[in-house]
Amino acid sequence: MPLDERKKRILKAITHDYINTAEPVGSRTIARRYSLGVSSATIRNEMADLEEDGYLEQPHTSAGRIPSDKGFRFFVDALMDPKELSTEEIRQIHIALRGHRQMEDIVHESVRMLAFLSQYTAVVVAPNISYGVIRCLQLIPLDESNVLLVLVVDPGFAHSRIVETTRPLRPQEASRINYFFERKLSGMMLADIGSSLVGEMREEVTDEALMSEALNLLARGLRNIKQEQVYLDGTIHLLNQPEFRDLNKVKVLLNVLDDEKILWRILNDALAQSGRQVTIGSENLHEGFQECSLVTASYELDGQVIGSVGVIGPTRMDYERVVAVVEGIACSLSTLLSDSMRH
Amino acid sequence: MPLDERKKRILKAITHDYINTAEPVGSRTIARRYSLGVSSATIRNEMADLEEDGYLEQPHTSAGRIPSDKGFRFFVDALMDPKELSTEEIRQIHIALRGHRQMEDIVHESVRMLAFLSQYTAVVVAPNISYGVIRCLQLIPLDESNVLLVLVVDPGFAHSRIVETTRPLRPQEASRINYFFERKLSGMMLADIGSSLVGEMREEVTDEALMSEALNLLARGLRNIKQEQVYLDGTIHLLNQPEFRDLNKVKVLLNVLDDEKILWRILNDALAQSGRQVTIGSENLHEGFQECSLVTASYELDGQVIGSVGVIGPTRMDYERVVAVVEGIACSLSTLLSDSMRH
DNA sequence: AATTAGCACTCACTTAGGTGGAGTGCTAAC
DNA sequence: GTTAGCACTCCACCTAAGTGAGTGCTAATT
Repeated sequence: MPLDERKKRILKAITHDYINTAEPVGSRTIARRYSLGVSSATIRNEMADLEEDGYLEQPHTSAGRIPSDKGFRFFVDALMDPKELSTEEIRQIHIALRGHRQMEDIVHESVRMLAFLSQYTAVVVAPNISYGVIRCLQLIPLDESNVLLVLVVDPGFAHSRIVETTRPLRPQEASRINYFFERKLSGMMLADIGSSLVGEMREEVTDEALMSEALNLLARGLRNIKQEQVYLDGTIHLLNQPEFRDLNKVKVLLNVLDDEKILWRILNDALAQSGRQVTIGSENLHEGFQECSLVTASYELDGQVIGSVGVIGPTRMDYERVVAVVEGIACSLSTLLSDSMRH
Repeated sequence: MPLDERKKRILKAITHDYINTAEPVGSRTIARRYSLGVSSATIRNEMADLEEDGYLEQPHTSAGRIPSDKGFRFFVDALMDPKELSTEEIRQIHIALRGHRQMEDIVHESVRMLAFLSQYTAVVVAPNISYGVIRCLQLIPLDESNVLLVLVVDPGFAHSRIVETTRPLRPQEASRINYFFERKLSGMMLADIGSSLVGEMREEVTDEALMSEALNLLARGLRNIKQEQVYLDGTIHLLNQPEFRDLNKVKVLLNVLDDEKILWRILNDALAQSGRQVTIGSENLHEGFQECSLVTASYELDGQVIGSVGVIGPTRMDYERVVAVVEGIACSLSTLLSDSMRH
């Protein structure tokens, strides 16, 4: 049965109060603090109903109620009014992000900003470099046994790796290869460099041994470039949450946050569909994450999802605020990236 | 008055016991666990003397004794026998570090290894890129308004930054500049590129406007390259220490560890002189660090200190082990870097 | 003179019992 | 359907007594 209007208002009030105080909420508190026009006894009856339906739970008899995961879910889906970011905050975000031209810096700044504005722990997954457009790909001979692989990918990636060679690469050879790379590869994506393209390149070139060596170097250099890096910031904010006064919980969580792979998986799970997404408590299947919530949003380039940003906090987090912040940052990232592509 | 032999043995026993148990040590415990050939009453008398001299302190009457900072200092300087790393561990370190050619990776691996082997929090300061030898410095035009600055510095740095130009840089111009850069700059240090050298370069070249733009780009690109980065790992290990069961202490410490600048300053303070160094508790002047100890060692290239590694733990840390680990990593880094230079 | 056994004393830590208060559920009146 | 009133529940906090590890001192022993 769907909740009637009054039950919704009571559930909303309880949720707000619990988010603010982190304490179980009693009927009298609601009656006093929120003017719902009914007495505490009435609220008490409604609360009993809400508990029966699974929206609330009681830590113990004679304590107040707290929203269950189901309660928070309903709050997020149907009750909350996301707070808009202030224009000042939006300005801050733009200023912070606009100052950088390289992806690492942009993402790093984003995650800092996200943690700062939300006051929770923030995560950002950088775009997968494989789906960016190659703008520059060169081999620069350093000495007899080393060359430098230089790679610029739009948007914003500039990487260079030292790669060992089996035989010296002479300058003329390098420039031949670079010219060839530019003709064949610029404008493509790294992901496109499959075996068919490699075969095609092999055929087209006269000096097959040289090209083979070059492709080998390319492959080895690319292997070392991190694909989808996860950036993390604001871990300390977790310690300020009363639910993490227990050191063991903190330890479990920090262990998860320290493991880039797990983090990446969690973020990706949450990003199966694009757009904003909220995962609440037990909805999260990851060990040690059941007492957390995760708010994520994806950012895009040319209508294509290329990465995601997220905030991790206790289930009791301030969803109205966090949703706004997460969406704000994701949106700023999208516009910033598409702007930087256009120029 | 210097300590007699028996007092030393008692102080050493107490320190060992306290390092292992984190509990105040009583006279009977010492008599039982360490066969010093005297009764607990004698030890009691000696302990009273040691307390009087400031080597021990008592949390409260009727508790056991714990070493004071002065006691730990004496232990570190005169009593302890640093444990050697096992050959297996040395092998592990070498394998872990040898696999990498770029400084970021080497340092990252070092700090991981250090945290893993010590089971405390580890810090490594990467070498200052300014004092490495320039092997390659190039400008690569990307489009009308961007060039890529590519910089390879020995040992192990390969950086590239996108820099905005005020006017397009044509390929021929770029290669003239690169040729010039190579002739003038390779083999030098970034730190050497002072105004005198810049002036010299200005004079030598025909197209002054071009060179001026190039130097401008160079300066702007270099400004964005991180100078001496601090790497951190094993923060979680702190939470396993009983002295950090208090969340507030943890928070204070994490705040310090989160601030790269503070960390860098602490590491550098400790590195005024080269070689291994131990800073114990109150010897450390930094806010919130008075309950910690820091073991550092520097690593070198061509007899020149270029960076440092360190371990942060409670004053009660296992100095005998940690000193060995820190020195082991520092030494491995030194040999690895000088090897990679020689080839 | 140094060492040791013995003993009274101290003080944190644990346990149990007692109290207050916030909150509930139920019932009867409105 | 709503509300006032009341008995009941249970946590959180406090206090008091008991426990035990450890000390300092003294007197006896080597």
